[in-house]
Amino acid sequence: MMLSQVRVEQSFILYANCEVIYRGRAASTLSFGNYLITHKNDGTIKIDGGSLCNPLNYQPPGAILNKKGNTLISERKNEIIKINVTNVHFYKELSAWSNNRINIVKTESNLRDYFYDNLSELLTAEIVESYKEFQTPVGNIDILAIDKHNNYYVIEIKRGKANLATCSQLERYSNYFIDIGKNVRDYIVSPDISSNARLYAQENHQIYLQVNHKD
Amino acid sequence: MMLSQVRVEQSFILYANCEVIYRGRAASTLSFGNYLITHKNDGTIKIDGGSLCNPLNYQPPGAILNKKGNTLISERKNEIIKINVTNVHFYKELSAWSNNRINIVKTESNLRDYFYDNLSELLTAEIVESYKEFQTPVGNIDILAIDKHNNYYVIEIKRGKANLATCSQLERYSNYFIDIGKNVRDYIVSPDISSNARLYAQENHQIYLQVNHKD
DNA sequence: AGTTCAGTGATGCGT
DNA sequence: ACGCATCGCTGAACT
Repeated sequence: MMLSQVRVEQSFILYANCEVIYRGRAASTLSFGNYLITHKNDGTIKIDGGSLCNPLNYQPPGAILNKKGNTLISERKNEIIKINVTNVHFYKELSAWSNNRINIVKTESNLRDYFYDNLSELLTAEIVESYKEFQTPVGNIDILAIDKHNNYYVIEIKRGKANLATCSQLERYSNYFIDIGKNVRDYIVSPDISSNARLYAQENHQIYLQVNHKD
Repeated sequence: MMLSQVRVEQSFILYANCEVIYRGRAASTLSFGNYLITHKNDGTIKIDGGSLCNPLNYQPPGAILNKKGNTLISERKNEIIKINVTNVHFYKELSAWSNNRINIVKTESNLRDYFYDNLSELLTAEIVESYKEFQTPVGNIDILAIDKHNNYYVIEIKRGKANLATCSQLERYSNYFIDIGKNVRDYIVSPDISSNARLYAQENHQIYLQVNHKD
């Protein structure tokens, strides 16, 4: 006997006993239990357990959902999720779901702009040239500044705590200018820095400037 | 008149017209609309819009939820979310929500283990000593191997596409051994690599090995 | 508690 | 489409 597949585009929430099988870039299985399934009409589907913020399984926007008997199948490129439902506790379709964007402030770009607008003061140097998001073959530098003695200030900004990866990133940018014969001064600018990163910065002539977000 | 606060520990889903204000590491506002609110009894709360995978606002486990009139307030450390509800479309408490863990395969550690188990063959070298997650002050190296001529193979594994950050990470580990006088050979091992990273690797004597996950 | 790094990262912005 | 960087990243493992 052949079960027919039915395309599901409707947004809904479903609380059900089910198991979930995922195959794609990775692969996973989730054994039977009561989970919350959320489907949005952009194709997003999420399977949430009773704890933790992240879903246990999901598909991002663009996935196609089909129903085949008691099985929900979400497919996207080479990724597939199968949800075998044994008991529906609860099902509700959602209409008029809003798509408003959220407005976030105090991001890294806010901090970068603040620092850029107060460069000479914060670096205690006479800056004659400066750039935001300066492009190089090894990545974009948050702020590049040049003083009247032609010293290059390579500045990496982090909104949160700077770490070893931050130091390495700065080093990559810095080496690019050293290789073309410039005098370089390296700066890490953030509200905080990890102890290992602080040590690494000291040993590699990177200057750490602690700054807070302006309210 | 004083509204009393009532602690809410129950897991629930709520579909409602509301606005959301967040203050904490960053700050955000979300204007009135219909959103899905999910609360778990570990304190997790999520506000989902009608599209995209990630919630518009959230609190991770450990947050405390209180109800004060028509406002839900979730607090955690220095983070606070206020949800002003004007119209409840739908409310349902969830009981017996499962906490099963998911089992994922084809992770980076799977790839690392596969590579580690076939080191001599894959490096075409006579390896006499090898380590997984070798600890250094500048981070843990995925695989460190030493051949009979005392050459150090510093190997960085990525389950997905390697990028410039991967190269810098490898360079940081590599420099640690160079600084203590070792002969070092740098390897990036992944299923794919970005064009910039490939270029950077070539110019910095990093060897790229393309490997796929074993099924 | 702090630090590191992986992630089916997702998401946005650039080319 | 690819490349790249951010994220209130989250979550896990280890010190």
